[in-house]
Amino acid sequence: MDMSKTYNPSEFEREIYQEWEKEGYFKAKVDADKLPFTIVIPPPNITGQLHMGHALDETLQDTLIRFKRMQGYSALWLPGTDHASIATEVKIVEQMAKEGLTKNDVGRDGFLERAWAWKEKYGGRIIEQLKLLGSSCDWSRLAFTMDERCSKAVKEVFVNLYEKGLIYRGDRIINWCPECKTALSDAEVDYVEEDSNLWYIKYPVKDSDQFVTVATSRPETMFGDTAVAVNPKDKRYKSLEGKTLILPIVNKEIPVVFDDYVELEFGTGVVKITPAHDPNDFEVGLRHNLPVVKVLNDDGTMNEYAGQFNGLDALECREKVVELLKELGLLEKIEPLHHNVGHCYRCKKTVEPIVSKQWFVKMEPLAKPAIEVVRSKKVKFTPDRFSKIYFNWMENVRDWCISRQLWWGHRIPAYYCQDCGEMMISKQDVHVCSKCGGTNIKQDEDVLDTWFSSALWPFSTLGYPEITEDLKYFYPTDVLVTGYDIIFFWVARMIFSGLEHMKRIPFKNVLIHGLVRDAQGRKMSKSLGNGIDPTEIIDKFGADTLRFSLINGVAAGSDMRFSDEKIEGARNFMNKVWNASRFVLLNTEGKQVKNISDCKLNVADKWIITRFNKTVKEVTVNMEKYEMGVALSKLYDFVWDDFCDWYIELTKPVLYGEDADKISDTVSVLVFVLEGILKLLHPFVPFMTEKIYKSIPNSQGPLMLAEFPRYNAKFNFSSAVKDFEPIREIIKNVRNIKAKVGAAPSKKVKLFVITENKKQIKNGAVYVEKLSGVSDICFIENKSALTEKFVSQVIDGAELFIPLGDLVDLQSELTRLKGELNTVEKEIARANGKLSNNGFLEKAPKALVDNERAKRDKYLDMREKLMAQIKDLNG
RNA sequence: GGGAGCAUAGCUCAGCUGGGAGAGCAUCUGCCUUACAAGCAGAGGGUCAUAGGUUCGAGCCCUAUUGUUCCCACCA
Repeated sequence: MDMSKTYNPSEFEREIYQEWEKEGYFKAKVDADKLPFTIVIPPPNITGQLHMGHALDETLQDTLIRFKRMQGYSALWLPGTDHASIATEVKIVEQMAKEGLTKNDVGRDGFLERAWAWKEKYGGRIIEQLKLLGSSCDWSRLAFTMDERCSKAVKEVFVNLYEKGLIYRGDRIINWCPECKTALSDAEVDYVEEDSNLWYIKYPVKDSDQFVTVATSRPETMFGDTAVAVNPKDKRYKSLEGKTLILPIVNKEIPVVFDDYVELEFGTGVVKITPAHDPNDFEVGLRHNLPVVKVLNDDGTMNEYAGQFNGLDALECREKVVELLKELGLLEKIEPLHHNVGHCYRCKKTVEPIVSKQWFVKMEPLAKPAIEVVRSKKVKFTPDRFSKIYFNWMENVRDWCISRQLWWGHRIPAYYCQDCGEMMISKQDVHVCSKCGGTNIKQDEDVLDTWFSSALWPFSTLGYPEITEDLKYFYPTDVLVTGYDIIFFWVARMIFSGLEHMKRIPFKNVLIHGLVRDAQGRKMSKSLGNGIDPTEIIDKFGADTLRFSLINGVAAGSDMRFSDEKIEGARNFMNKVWNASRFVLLNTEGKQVKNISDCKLNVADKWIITRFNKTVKEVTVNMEKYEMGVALSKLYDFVWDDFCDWYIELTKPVLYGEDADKISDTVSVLVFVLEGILKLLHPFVPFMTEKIYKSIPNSQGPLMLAEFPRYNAKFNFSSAVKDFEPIREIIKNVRNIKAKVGAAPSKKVKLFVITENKKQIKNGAVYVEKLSGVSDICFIENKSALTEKFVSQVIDGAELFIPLGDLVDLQSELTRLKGELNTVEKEIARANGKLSNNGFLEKAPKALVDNERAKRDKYLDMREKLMAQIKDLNG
C-alpha cells in the first residue's frame, strides 16, 4: 500500500493525470459495438482564465462523461476554445496601446498577426487549467472556432443561408458601441437604470407664433429630427394637421406626422422623430417616408449635421444644446427621468442606436422549428422551467445582426466588384467578377458575430460540412451543459442551426446550472474583487475537493454560494475516504481476499452489502436524471454513515479476533464495498479514487475505465437487514443512556434484555458489546433478576436494563421514562387518528394502512411496558 | 409592462410521482477508542412566508397576498 497518513492531493494529482493522458484513456473511438455518448464543451474564450463558473461547468461535464464511459459507452468529450471576436480584439487593442500603437497603425494583416500570436501564447492557458481540474476531454480532437474546419463550416453555412434568403444585408437600426466601434446584437446589450432628464423643447410652428412642445431624453439628437409625431387620436393636436414645424437651432422645416406609436400620456404627447438614432423612430420613419439623418460619428461624436457642435462628444453636445435652447427661450422645463440605458456587454460603455448597413439572419423561419423541438421534448431542458425562458425569447426574437466592424473573426464571405458593383457570396475566395469579369474585387471588411461560429459548434467540431465517421457516430450529442446566462446567446442558436444545417437537433438534453456566487451571495466579479481562483483551491486542497464542493447537494439550475466551509467539508470527506481506505488496506495486507460469493457472510456483511446495492441503484438513477448533486450527497451519506461509522466499526471485533476464515471473509467484504465506493465516487472525485484504487488487491487499473457498479438482485439480503435493525437500535440506545446518565462511553456495563427475539440479538451480541461498551449481555425473563439500581429503556421488541448503581438517579429516571411515554402516546394518537378515519381506510393504499396498524401495535406494546416500568419505579 | 425563481433549524441549503420534516456548518455534553481530532459518541433546535382551497392525507398540487432575487422588453 502506497498511501500517506493523511489525504494530500498535491502528491499524486498531476502524476495521475499525466498517466491517463499518456495512456490515451480520454480518446473516444467510433465503435459500432458501443453506444456513443457525446458532450461538446462550451468553448471557453481564448482570453479567459479558469473561473469558478468554468470549474462548475467542466466538473459537471467531466462527471457525466466519466460516468458514461464507465457504463460502457464510447464517451466523447470534445474540447475546444472560442476566438471570442470582440473580447479578444479589445485585449489586443489594449496591448497595442501600451506600445503606443492603434489598429490603423498596424493595419489589418498586422493586427491579425498579433491576434494569432496572442492566441498561440494565451489560448492554451485555459486548456492547461482544465487539465488541472481532471477534465477527461479527448484532446486529440481539440478544436478552435477559427481553425480550418470550423471556418469551412462557417462559410458553408453563410452561403447556404444566403442562398435560401435567410441572410440579408440592409440599413437597419443596430446597437453601436462607440468604444469598440462595432455593431452589437440585441443580446449583447445590457440595460442599466440611470438617472437622467426629460427636456421639454418648444418647436415653433411655421408661419405662426405658436409652439409645439416635445419631450426628449436626448436633445442632442435633434439635429437628426426629420419629423414630429403625435397620436392621431390625440384631440389636443388636431390643429397640427398639415402644419410644418421649424426645427430650432437648425432652422429646418419638418413635418408633423400622425402615428399610433405615440403614447398620449407620456411627456407632452408629441415625439420628435429621429429615424437614424432610435429603433422606434426608424419604424415611424419607414411608415411615413421620412429621411434618415445620421448625426453621430462612429466614435460617438457629433458630425457635420450638428453644425456648430460638430466634433463634440454627444454628452458635451447635449449640455451645449440645452444651454442654447435656454438662451433662445425654447426650453420649457426639465423633469428628472429614471430610465434604462443600453451598455456594451464587453466594454460597458453606453451604446448608441444608429442606422447602419449590416448583415442579418432572418429569424422567423429558423425559430419556428427550434421552438417545436423543445415543445415536443426532443430537446429537453433540465430543469424544465428553462424551456419557458427559451420559448419566451424564441417567440419574440428579432432578426440577428451578425456583422461586426472588427478584424478578429470570420470575415464575411461577401465580395464586391469594384468595377460593376456586383456582390458575390462564395465559399471560395473570389478574384474575378462573375458578372463583368473584372478583377478588382474587394471582400467585405466586416467579420461575423462570435456566436455565429459557436452556433455550429456541435457539428463543426465533428467535421461538418464533411459527413465524417465522427459526425455520423457522435451526432447528435447527448447533453449540453451550460449556465442559464447563455441560453439566448448560444443554446438557442445551436438549436436552430443544428436543425437548419444538419436537419437534426444538436443535443438531446440541456443541463442548466446556476452561477457560483461568493459566501455573501454576491456575483463574483473583477470589480468587486471577490472572485475565487479555482486554481488556488486546487493548489491548496486538490481538484477533487474543489469538484466535490461544487457538486455535493447542489440542485440543478440554481445559484450556489461558495464558501470556505464548503471547501472544508469537502476536504474532510476526502480525508474520510482516504482514511477508511487506509483502514481497509492495512487490514488486508497479508490476508486472503476472496470473491464475496465465496464468503460466509454474517449479518453485518449482509447489511452493508444490501445498503451498498441500494446506493448503487439510487446513485445511478439520479445520475441518469442529471441530478449529480443528489447522487453525490447520497454517496456521501452511505460512505460516511453506513460504511465508516457503522460497518468499519462492526468489522473490528472480527478483524481483531483470531478466526482466520472469518477475517478473510470480512476483509473480502471490506474490499468489495470499498472498491464499489471508489467506482461510484470516481466520476465526481477522479484523482483520489484512482490513486487509492492502485492499492486495492487484485485491482486491474485504470479505475476510470472500470465498469460502473450495477444493481444486483442477489445482494438484497432483506431478512438479514431486518434482523440487524434491532442490533443497531440497541447500540444506539445503550450509547444514549450512557450519555444521559453521564457514564463514560468507555465504561463497560452489563446489559440485561427481556425479548422474544433472543436469537437475532444473540447473533449481534458481539457488536453490541464492542460498539456500545457492554461487557456482557444477559437475557432474562423478568426484572426480578436485577439486584442493582438500573436504567431501563423500551425499544421495539425488547426491554433493556443497565445496572449503573450510584449513577442512577431515580427521580431523573422517572422523568426520562415519562418523556418516553409521552412520545409513544403521541405516536399512538397519531396512528389512531389516521386509523379511525374512514377516508384513510378506504382510499389510502392498503400497504400504507397495514403499515400504520403495525406501527400502532408496536407503540401500544411499548406503552404497556413503559407504564409497567414507571409503576415499578414509583412503587 | 411581460416572465421565472426563491421564502424549510441560528447560517448555507437538500427534500424524488402528495403518505410520519433532513444534511452540512454553528451550538451544547462527553471522548486523543490501535483508519481518520480534517475524528468518534450523544443532545438541543422547525406553525416548512401568510391566508384560503383541492385531497382520506399538503413542505410538495391550485388561488390570492407579502417579501426577495433574476431574466426579457422598453416609453420618447
